Amino acid sequence: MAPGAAGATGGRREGAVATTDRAPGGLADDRALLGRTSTAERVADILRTRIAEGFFPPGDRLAEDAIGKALGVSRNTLREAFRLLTHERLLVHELNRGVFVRVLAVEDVTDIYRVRRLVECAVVQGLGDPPYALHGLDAAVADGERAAREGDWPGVSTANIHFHHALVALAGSARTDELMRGVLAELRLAFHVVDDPRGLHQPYLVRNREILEALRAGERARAGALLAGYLDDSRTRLVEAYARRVADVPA
Amino acid sequence: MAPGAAGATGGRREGAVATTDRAPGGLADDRALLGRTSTAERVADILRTRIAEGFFPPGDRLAEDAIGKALGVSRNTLREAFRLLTHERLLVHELNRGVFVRVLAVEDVTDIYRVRRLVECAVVQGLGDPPYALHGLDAAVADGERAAREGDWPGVSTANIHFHHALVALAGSARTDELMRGVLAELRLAFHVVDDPRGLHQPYLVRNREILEALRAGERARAGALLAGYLDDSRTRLVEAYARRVADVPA
DNA sequence: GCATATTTGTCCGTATGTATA
DNA sequence: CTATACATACGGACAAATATG
Repeated sequence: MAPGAAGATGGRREGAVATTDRAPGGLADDRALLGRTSTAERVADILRTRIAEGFFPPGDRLAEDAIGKALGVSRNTLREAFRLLTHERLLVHELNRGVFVRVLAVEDVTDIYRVRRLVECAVVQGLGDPPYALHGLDAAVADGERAAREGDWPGVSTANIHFHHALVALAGSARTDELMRGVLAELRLAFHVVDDPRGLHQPYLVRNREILEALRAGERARAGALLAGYLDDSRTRLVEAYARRVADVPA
Repeated sequence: MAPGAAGATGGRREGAVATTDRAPGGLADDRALLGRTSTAERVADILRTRIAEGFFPPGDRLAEDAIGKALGVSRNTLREAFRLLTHERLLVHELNRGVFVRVLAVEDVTDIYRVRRLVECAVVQGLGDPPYALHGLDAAVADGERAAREGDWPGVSTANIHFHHALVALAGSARTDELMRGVLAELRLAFHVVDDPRGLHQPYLVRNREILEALRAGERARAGALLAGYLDDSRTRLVEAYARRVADVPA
């Protein structure tokens, strides 16, 4: 049995999920804070991170019992976490078979770029008058360049994703933000299948910087054109590499 | 007691959820078909419909016991359905208080229109060369006009939503489709609070037709301009009416 | 303010169908 | 075809929070 599983014939149990345990019904130290996290959300956070970093690669099955015992949570709680991630399209649920880390089809990759092209370009075109709040974009470009100097290619990938998320944030729409957060998280699944972070991301460091500088100069149209070119090139490259690799992945 | 609630000490029970009962463990007639649905998903479908048609208005609390008995499903299953709808932003979950039909804040309404403006206009602008596949738009306009003749204002609302969903479908992106399906479902929540379907929808019947005809003539730019004007007017009108009413709704 | 009833939160045990070795 | 493993779903139990008198 998992730690903490003994002695409770019902009611609450202290979870072994996180070191800073804040079980929703336990001793709530920080109840007043916004965003109280449920056990399921914390479990989802853990799994989301594992998936994003490739610890659970696409195609892997996540067994309820094994993970539930490993994290010390009940099946109900774990299934709740699975549902959160399924809704984020990181897991797929097959009835009576369990949940699996999503394996994107090639059409998923093309659809992701269709959304990016539509939304990211629309955001740039819909910007008002300069100057723009480019803090997030600035930081993402700097992070990416620093990671590249250190040879940290997964870090470059993360920074790249941050750049485009920060770009979308310029629209100031919470729903659009959330959409793109999900879409970019899905994109990571494709990166893990291809598994060539340097080849995938290094070419785009300079292009991100060019887009940033165009925006800083207030040249919306040029930024939009650069972005469109970026996305088309990125899509072409990724789809080609992905189509070669995706056949090897099980499930 | 609900029908079917008696006599089962465990295991499966034939649900009273749907007339065409396809309990996952029951006699599966159409097993081969894609998209086998779990009990929770079917329950969610029912509740989603009830919310969309205003049977459960915004602010209403959905009691576990009452609904669970009424639908003949266990609490666990019902809670699973609640979670699905919570992720669709139709319900909100308050710890130890239960789930409620979402009451949109005014900022939610403005954000919904921000997304619509961004996405719908980008779709029109991103259309290729005419002619376009306008079947869905055609049907929606016809449905709306027919419903208006019959004085069926909720029907006009539904047709209106179908029109804009069909418009987005022209982009051919599954993810964009799903985003807008969710956003338009949220918008319905606002309509139910204002509760003046005629005033809200009647003025836009002709404008939908104008947009359709512009697209049929292949005049993308004009269609885009009409759409932008439509959305700005609709937002202004709805936000004004909504701000007056939202204070009256409990929770 | 306090005691009580109701409701939710969490977990367990179990029966049964489905998929796979 | 059988056996095994697992997911689905139900009912029950009790703690904790909220609502009610």
